[in-house]
Amino acid sequence: MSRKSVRSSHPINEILDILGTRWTLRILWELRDGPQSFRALQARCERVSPTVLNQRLALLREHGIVTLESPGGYRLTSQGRELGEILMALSRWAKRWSGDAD
Amino acid sequence: MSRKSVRSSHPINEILDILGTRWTLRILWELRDGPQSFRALQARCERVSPTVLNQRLALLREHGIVTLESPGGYRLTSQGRELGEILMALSRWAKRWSGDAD
DNA sequence: CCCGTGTGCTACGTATAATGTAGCGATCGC
DNA sequence: GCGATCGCTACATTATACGTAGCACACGGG
Repeated sequence: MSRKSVRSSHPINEILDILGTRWTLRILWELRDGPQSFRALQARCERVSPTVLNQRLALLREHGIVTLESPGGYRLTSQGRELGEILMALSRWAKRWSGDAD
Repeated sequence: MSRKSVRSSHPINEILDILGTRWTLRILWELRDGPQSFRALQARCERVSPTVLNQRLALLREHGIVTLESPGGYRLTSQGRELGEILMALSRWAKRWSGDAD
């Protein structure tokens, strides 16, 4: 559950690899306001296929960012919630960025 | 140069789309400590093809996150640097995360 | 004048990853 | 038993990225 292969010397490279694949960031974002079922997540990420959704969730679970619990479904772990805070900062930035550049 | 199509109601969705494609996060990360030439960037992102690198840089330039200047090469704009700060927070988180989970 | 080196960038064939649709086994309420 | 939902998978199609080679341009000697 918590074992992972270290393919990069700096952890940032690993997390960049994980977050830099399609849908991963989006999934975390959708998970930010409470637990979601697989199918709810699928509905929120409008064009994601169940195959990739499952792949991403499996990866995020492997790395201890997300867990699956019998009632409620998928949810962020404490580490995942910290990551969610960073996404909130990203959201605030995006708002300013959108205002400036648009 | 600064015009962009709004395909999502919330800016976070757009930035999630942009950052959630392969290499984009990594490119921004490599740009964080100073301007880089196209080829230097290519060397730092070890397996990126020039095709995608150019696509990503073009997209980031379109959105005013990165600029290309005659001496020095590619560099972050002021908005890009703000985004870089968020990546630094991500890096700090990654360090803790790696320490806990590994 | 030509040559080597560096720049940003493109073409094109091949490999990989994501999509869309259908459906599985399990669980729950009726 | 029936229908609705759950997480998840199979498989054929399509989009995306890769890898290599090379273009056009600029600069700085010899």
